[in-house]
Amino acid sequence: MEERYNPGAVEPKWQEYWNKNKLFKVSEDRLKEKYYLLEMFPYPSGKIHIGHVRNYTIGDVVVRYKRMKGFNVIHPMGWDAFGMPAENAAIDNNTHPAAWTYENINAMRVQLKKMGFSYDWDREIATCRPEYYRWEQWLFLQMLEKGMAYRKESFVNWCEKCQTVLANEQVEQDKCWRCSQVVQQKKLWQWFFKITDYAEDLLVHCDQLPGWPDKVTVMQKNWIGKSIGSELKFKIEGRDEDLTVFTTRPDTVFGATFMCLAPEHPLVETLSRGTDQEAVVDAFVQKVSSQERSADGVEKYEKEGVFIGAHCINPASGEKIPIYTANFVLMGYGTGAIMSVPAGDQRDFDFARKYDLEIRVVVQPKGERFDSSTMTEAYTGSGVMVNSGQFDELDSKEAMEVMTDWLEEKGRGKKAISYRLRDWGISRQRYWGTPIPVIHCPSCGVVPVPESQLPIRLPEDANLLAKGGSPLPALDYFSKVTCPACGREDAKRDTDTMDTFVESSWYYLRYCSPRYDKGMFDPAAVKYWAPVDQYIGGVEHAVLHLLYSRYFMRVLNTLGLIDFKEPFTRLLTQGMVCKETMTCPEHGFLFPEEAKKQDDETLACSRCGSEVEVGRVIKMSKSKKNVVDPNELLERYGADVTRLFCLFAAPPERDLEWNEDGVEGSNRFVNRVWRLAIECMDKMDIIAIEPYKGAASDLNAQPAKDLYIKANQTIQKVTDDIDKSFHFNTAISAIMELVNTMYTVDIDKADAQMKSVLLFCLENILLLLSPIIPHFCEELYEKMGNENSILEHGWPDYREDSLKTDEVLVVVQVNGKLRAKFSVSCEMDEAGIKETAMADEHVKKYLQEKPVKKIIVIRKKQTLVNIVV
RNA sequence: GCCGAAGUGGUGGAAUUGGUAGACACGCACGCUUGAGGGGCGUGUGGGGCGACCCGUGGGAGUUCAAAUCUCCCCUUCGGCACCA
Repeated sequence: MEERYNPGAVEPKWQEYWNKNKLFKVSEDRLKEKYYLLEMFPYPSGKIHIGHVRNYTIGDVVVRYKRMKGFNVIHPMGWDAFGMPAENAAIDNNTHPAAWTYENINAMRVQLKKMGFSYDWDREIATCRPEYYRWEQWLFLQMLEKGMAYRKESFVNWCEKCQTVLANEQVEQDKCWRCSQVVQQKKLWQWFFKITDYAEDLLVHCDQLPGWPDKVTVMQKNWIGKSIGSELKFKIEGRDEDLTVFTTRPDTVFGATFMCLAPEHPLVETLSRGTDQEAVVDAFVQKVSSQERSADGVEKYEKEGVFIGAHCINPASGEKIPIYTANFVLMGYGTGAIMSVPAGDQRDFDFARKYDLEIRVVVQPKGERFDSSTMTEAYTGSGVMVNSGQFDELDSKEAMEVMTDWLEEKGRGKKAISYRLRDWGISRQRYWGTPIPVIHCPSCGVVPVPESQLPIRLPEDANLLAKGGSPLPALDYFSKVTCPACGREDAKRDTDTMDTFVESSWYYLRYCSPRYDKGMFDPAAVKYWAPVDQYIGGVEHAVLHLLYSRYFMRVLNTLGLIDFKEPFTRLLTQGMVCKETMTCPEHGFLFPEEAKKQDDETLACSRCGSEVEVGRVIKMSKSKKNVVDPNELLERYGADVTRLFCLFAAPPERDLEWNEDGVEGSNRFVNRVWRLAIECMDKMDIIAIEPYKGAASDLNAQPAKDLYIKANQTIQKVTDDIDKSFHFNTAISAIMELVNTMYTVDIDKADAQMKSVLLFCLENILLLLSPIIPHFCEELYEKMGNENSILEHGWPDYREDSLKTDEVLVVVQVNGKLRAKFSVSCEMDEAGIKETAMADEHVKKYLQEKPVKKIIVIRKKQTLVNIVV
């Protein structure tokens, strides 16, 4: 028999076996309980990296465990195949995004198969295939019809050189990530999904996702950003029009001494026109439009503004107050206008001081008196009302409600709720994405593409090299169309494509019936499989992908296509795999092999010799050159050791600083089990011996009893760790302990009972390890004379009556400090334990003559005596 | 600034319903095995002290017979949001 586990021979053998026998293929089966486990599908970048390996290994262990538990398990895999990297790679390598993408998919599929992941490959999908995206186009048309999708003009990040819109993530310090051109804000007509219609529902259900990590639901709540307050109407002087503001502090309305509008607010232009402020306002708006409005713009630009030449009337005090436009007011939040209460808001306070505007104290803490002329900062807390007419002396918290009611009676306000969440802009001026199925007709306007014309295929002969940006508008045969409504021949197809997050918002439903051609999915299949029971992926999608998916399920629910709203019952956010970066002052980021050891402390760049700076430990990223390619590990140790190592290194939710030092230990363990199994087979007639099945109490010798109990405890511990907490690292260490215990048994001297216990241990070790290192376990299981795959064996049970030893360790403390330990029969009562503890030589030494005040005996997980003197 | 998570040996990490701190590994040291070993086996390994013992879970207080675990304050790191009215 082989001395060592040989992954090079064993692993392909079993992968072929699983594949040939279609062991992971599933279909609906009413008689079995379903279990849908999904890992976030990868972008086909070309190679899997160690983060993927970790993610998919975690999922694969759970899936294999659930199968053994008897569930009908669906575990699909596919490709999030649209996106910008494919276009960039196509330009760089003079190829086509489709060719590049499919090549990568093929390469990555091979890698995943080599890892032994148990996917039902018959369900594989790629989002760039027309059979997939036609249903996305179909859904878009439904949403358009129901008013869930709409078009509006809005600002986007625009790179003039690349001729395209950039996502926020693609803007680095105001510059385009590809060409370093300064990014501009450009106003464009874009398609939006009305996700804000579901803001409240998405928010409320955050608290009804017990299977999700709190941090994710908290992030979603913050993202949705609900504020409760009031909408107040300020009459514009000299006009029959109101200026509406949103405020969370209606109690401070008497202190509103001026108004501020966002520079983009339509009233800025309207109200300033014809006044002597017109030129000043125009110049200011112009200037602000070139300022960066988000991210660190806050620090960069001082708060400033200009008077727009108009006034409005404070609905509470009746006073005339000036209207300003200011760079810190956001058009995208609330109404794009605020009432400024300098005494109660720091920004307003700064602004008032700068432009010498009135500061009027309206709320002050009980017993304190503020003087507006000497105040150095705003008071934002609650307190007692002043300078607020009939509301003086009222508690400011009560005043919120009372004053809103008062203003409502006067027709000047109402309670209101504002959300931070904005509608989802999905238009991308990119080529490699799903075409938006609408036509623009000079007579009819926006005309939906008739369903019969779907899919609108992405042209395959587009030349991306011609110029930056999307080639679609220039492709006449694609963009020039006849209007489906009126037949005009000069209509134009919408040449934008959808955000790739649209594809990933519903792909998990497609897996249920991936070849279905009568709709997005077969309703019966979705009814059986959906929702996803366990979803696994990186926390970087906590808001975007996970929120969009929740939104999409609500849309489908509203359209009557599904009967649930939440796509993922349980969510595991696995930690990132991180590594330090290396940078050379000359050459930027370096691969580890480009940095040579200079002396004990420092590294030098292999090209220029400059000292290499070892940077922070951060998430692996291709561009930072700190990614680890699992291929090397795979070739050296095989899939099973790689899997084992990833799981043993840390619990799944924890970030992991990559370090291969421990991999030898995993390899050692695998071979330790191998040798143990071989030794048992050599020295025992394992065909003749039956694994022990009885109770521990029926065993004669103590060592066999102890080992048997240990094995039962291990089964219990591993089951709990996999099932309840996904803590595979502790499950593995429990198995290691059992293996270590087995090594203490001398098989040559073992009696028949001990041999039968040993066989029980060995068999269960293989079963417990089989989700983790499946090839290895299949091989040994076969060697032990089994004809079926280990996959067909059920998950092992432990005996409740064989979890406890008859002796129990007693830990004795004196005044809370550990002083003695001894074992007693677990039959012994409390009095007996006390007595034995008091009689212990070691304990006596500490008691001496001191009077004993109290003795506490605990008999729970441990047996403990604490003697207080 | 706001929200959230986490701080335990030389390292990854155990122990979180308060109850033996450091399981299981890595590394290191010594020994055995072997012709040899990058293999295997064994012993040791938180710090201090010759020792009995003392000290130890980011720091400081507190609750308790008993605190890594609970409470309060502070520090550090990481993540998210960020002029949100």
